[in-house]
Amino acid sequence: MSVVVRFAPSPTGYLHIGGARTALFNWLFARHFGGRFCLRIEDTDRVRSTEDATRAIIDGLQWLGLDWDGEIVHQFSRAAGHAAIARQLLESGGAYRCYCSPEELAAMRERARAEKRSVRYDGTWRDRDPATAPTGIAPVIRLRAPQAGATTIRDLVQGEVTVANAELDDLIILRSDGTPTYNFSVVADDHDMAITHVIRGDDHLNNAFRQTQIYRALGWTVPEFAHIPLIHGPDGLKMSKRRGTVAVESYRDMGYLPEAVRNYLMRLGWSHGDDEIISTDDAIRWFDIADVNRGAARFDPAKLDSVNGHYIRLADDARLVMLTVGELEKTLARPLSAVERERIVLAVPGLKPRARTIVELAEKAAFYIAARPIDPAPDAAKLLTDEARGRLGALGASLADAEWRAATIEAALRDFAAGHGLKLGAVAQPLRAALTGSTASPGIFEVMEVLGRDESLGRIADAATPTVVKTT
RNA sequence: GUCCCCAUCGUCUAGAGGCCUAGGACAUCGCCCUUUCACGGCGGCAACACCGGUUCGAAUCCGGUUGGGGACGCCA
Repeated sequence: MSVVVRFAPSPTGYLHIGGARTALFNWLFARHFGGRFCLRIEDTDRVRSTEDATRAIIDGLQWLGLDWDGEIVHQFSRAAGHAAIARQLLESGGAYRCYCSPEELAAMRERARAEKRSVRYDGTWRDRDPATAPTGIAPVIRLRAPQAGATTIRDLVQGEVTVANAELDDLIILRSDGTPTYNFSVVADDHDMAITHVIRGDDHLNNAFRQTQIYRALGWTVPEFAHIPLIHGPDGLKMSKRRGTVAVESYRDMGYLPEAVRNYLMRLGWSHGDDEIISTDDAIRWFDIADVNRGAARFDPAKLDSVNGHYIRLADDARLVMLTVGELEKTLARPLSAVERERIVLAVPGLKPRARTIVELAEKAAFYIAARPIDPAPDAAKLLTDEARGRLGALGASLADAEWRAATIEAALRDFAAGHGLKLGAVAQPLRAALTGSTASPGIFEVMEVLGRDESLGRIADAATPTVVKTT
């Protein structure tokens, strides 16, 4: 049997980080078995579904490299077919009309809660003579669910889970306006699309029982289920807009690499021994839904940073240059000049091991293209004492004729320090302050090579002979 | 409240009855490398929620307690 899975988000917002992981697990599962990974947009909620959200979900999946097979299925376009199936069920007696108003149902729920009973429909219209139906009220269609016995699902992650049918009520499958409800549409679509494995968030575990009852009522084969635990925020609660960052696109904007997000996400709830950095090929080879943990995992931004730093060090320089330039141009709100761009090209290799995100990479690259005179940060300014400034002047002069390569600059600097009876650090730190405006940077000889002779000597001269430039 | 699920270092996890003095990673602390900051290397701190069983032997199996989470819509 060939494997067919699907990712079925509702287009009511961005692609959620938890949804992204659900998609990732589905994708890994499909690729592992050489099966199909389908994308279905559950847009039956006409009020909340938007075109933008659909776009955001597609962008998010593409950014993460999760390619789907075949055409995207839009659930709404199939609603009429679903409704017809529901009406057939009504004809055959597997479902019935219920004339309770939303108000009555709300009151029913309230009563149940007050009496500490489980909250569910009481079956008022289940066996009532349709002749007693009130006129002028459009009924909903409810599934005539079994009342005795129990429903068991064999879940690939959670194991065997059983719930008494008495706990399940007769759920609505068709609204009073004739449109199918979520649980019914899902079953009809999964059946139509020949889905073999339903891999989704833990929050749907309860739905699996009701859906199983629908499958049985329709005489359809129940697919395999795998309910993967939710991702919790650092506070231990289900991740949401209010707690932490949940939109996948935000992670892109914050400077994370898609392969890093993918690696981090797959390790949340799934593992392969002690492996931490896992290539996509290995992940596909190793992925086994049975290895997915049952407990929810907390999202740890610090670990994501670490993984991202790892992938930045691994990344191709040209790609990092492109991303860094893009980030810089975004912050500066202007395109970089050819000279600036060239400096970034030269600077990226040295910056790579120092950044954990692209945003950080751009921040650390900023001094390379800063305009003279450099405005040192407070702790860097402290290094520029009168004595240090004087020395910088002498150093600039001694460097004027040096061959401009990191190695020769280093040799010259060491000679200079030795000649003045100083340790290298005593020369290098003020020099760093002068050139970068900071106390931390890549190796200072490398910085000078990247900056070039004119710019370097210029910045040194600026620091040696300070002029008042601050007007604010 | 009802139902369902879960439970190993702060966090992600390894662990399928003896290999566990419980391993790895992130975070954290210290040292080394070093002109600074990173990277890298070395080392430290740090966990089987609790109580009962089963067994020669339990982190691993069973029951209970406690704690946490999720679901209870004519939303998806």
